Amino acid sequence: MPKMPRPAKRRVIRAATLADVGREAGVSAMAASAVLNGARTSSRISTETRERILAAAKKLRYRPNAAARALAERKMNTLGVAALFDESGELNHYFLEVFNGVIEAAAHHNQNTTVFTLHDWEQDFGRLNGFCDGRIDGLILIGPIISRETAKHLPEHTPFVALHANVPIPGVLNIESDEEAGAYQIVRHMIELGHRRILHLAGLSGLLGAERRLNGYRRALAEAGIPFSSSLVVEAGFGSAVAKRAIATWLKKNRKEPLPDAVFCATDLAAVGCLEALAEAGLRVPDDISVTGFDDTLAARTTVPQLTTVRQPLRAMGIKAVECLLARIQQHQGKADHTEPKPLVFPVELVVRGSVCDLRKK
Amino acid sequence: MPKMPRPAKRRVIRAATLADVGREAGVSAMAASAVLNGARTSSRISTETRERILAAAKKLRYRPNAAARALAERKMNTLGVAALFDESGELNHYFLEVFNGVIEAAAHHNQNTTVFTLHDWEQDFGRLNGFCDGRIDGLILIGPIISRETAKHLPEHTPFVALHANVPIPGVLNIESDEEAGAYQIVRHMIELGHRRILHLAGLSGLLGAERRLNGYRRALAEAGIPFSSSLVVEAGFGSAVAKRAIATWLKKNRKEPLPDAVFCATDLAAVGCLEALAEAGLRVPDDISVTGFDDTLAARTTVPQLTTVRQPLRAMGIKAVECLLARIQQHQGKADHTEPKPLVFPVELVVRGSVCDLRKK
DNA sequence: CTGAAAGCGCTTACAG
DNA sequence: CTGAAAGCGCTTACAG
Repeated sequence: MPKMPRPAKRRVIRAATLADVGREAGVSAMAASAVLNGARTSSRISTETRERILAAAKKLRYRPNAAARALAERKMNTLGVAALFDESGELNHYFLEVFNGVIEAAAHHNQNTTVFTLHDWEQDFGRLNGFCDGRIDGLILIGPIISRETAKHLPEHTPFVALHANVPIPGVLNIESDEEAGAYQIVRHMIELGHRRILHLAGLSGLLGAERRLNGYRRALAEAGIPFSSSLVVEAGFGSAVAKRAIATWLKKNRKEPLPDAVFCATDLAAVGCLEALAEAGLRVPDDISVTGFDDTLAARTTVPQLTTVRQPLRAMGIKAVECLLARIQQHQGKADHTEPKPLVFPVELVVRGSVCDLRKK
Repeated sequence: MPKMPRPAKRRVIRAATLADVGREAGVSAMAASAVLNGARTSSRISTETRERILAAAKKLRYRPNAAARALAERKMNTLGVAALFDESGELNHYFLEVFNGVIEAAAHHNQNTTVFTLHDWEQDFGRLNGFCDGRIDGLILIGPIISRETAKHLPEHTPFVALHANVPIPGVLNIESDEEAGAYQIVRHMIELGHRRILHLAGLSGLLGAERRLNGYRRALAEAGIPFSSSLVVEAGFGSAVAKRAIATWLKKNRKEPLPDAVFCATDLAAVGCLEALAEAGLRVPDDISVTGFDDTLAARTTVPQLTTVRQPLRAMGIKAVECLLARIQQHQGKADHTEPKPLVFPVELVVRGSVCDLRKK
């Protein structure tokens, strides 16, 4: 029985390779590689040959195969970004701003960016290991919240950089911002406008960022001679839903007490939740009570009134994260002398908008 | 002269390979591959050997090398996402919701996701070609706005899927939503609450989404016997800044005219801009004038009052985009019979919140 | 049930 | 100035 002609299955239009280009131009694949990709050795090719190779590549619509190159170079040219994504999209405002910077810087350095989403840092941390299988050259942790114990079990072979980590991670650079100063400034701003009874809608204690905000708040109070009262600190979190609930509860409980002059919220999102709770309680902002945020994300501008807040240079921090990671990757691949990195602290800035009332005028 | 010992430069801790695992377990690399990665042929390995291989892999902390696998399989297992990112972060609300779905579905199918950002569709479209060099298996275009002419020059060799494309792209599946019905519903809702003079803050004409909203608006008006007036349609765009300016200008120009009962905005973001302009004009929402959004992004919940809007299942659409793309990739790699895809239309839903006044009670 | 071989498309020494 | 060879780590036929 004659052999049946194999049906042409898997009829894929094969993309041109370096060998194809070389053949077309009458040179070796290596020569083609030199002019098309390798910047370093390309000078060795004569102008005439280079032209021919370029023409052939164009004619064949040659595109380098990223996987092959990655394999040969032992480098994927892609950076991973790990962040928390929750269903409600709550934390994404923050992420988005940082991510913008990351994307921009990565593209600038010809790196791809791939995103890994976690639903719970502590729980999903194991999964990070799976990402570090050579598909990325390094990983940026955005706002990781992990215990010191878990921090010890970071994947090896893969350089890390963290941004706003809640706790120093051994051997990992942490990119931070001066949240203490930010909190101090915004609280002082309120005090200067005549506010004295200032509620702090705080983040979870134990988190670096939350602690720093609290410290700044206390420093501003102390400086103005206003006694600190722990009953004016409500621990909620960074999201809007918890913040809303916390404020509503506090208002109900302290119905007999005088209303605070203002609420200093730990994030813009928390301020949004606060705004909602206040609105539902029939309170006007800033006429009846002032509210401030923290971060200066998009949320700060889409509320009415817009939030007086503390601007964190999130985008710039994202850019910096990429640059530091790239440096780490290089030192990881070259000589291994890795010095323990010191945290990098970005300055913050007070942004005055309409959510704080000037009590001196009253 | 005796050969000098080569200095140990590039002292990189090499990750374990399949060969290492095989050696450790006393089997071939192929056997290791079969049990560690290949699901199909793994059944051929005896349980005893399998155990040994698994143990060896664990001991050596083996992780498959993604690049090598990609090269061998001619498949990167990564999906590209192209979207517009502007400095202001305006459009990112929309992107974020879709992206959430994409990320989730991609992870579910063991695909990586890499993000390509554009600043201008028409201008940066050429760059898309560069992305399609084998580093991704397929590409999702989120909200592309391109001319029919440009659409013809899509990169070949790479399957595409579009979401909310402004124009049908030949050979590319478009995932859409029933914006006409959404617009119709929300306008009808306002009419039922007693509104008659309804301003439409529209998107740019020529965009499919903008046209559909306008059509729905007109249909609801027509059905209620309210004459359509082109002077009540203000073409702005989908962002908040342009919307704010457009409304402010309109109010100034039409100072002598009676105030509209309501403003039907083409997006939540536009509604935010509208809210700001209205607030600055001393108008209260919804007491003096009602406002509605479209999309039901986070912005709709962070305004005061919260926006009555039309929910688009953006997350679900993102998930669908991944599934369709994966199917396209498979058919691209297998038999090439590619049928011209029909657009996929998702239903939308009216979401009632506090930004529309019930005029019947007045 | 298991292994030796070839190949994916590129780059990097090494020769000429 | 240019080319032949080896190798990156995996998978997929093909033998046994």
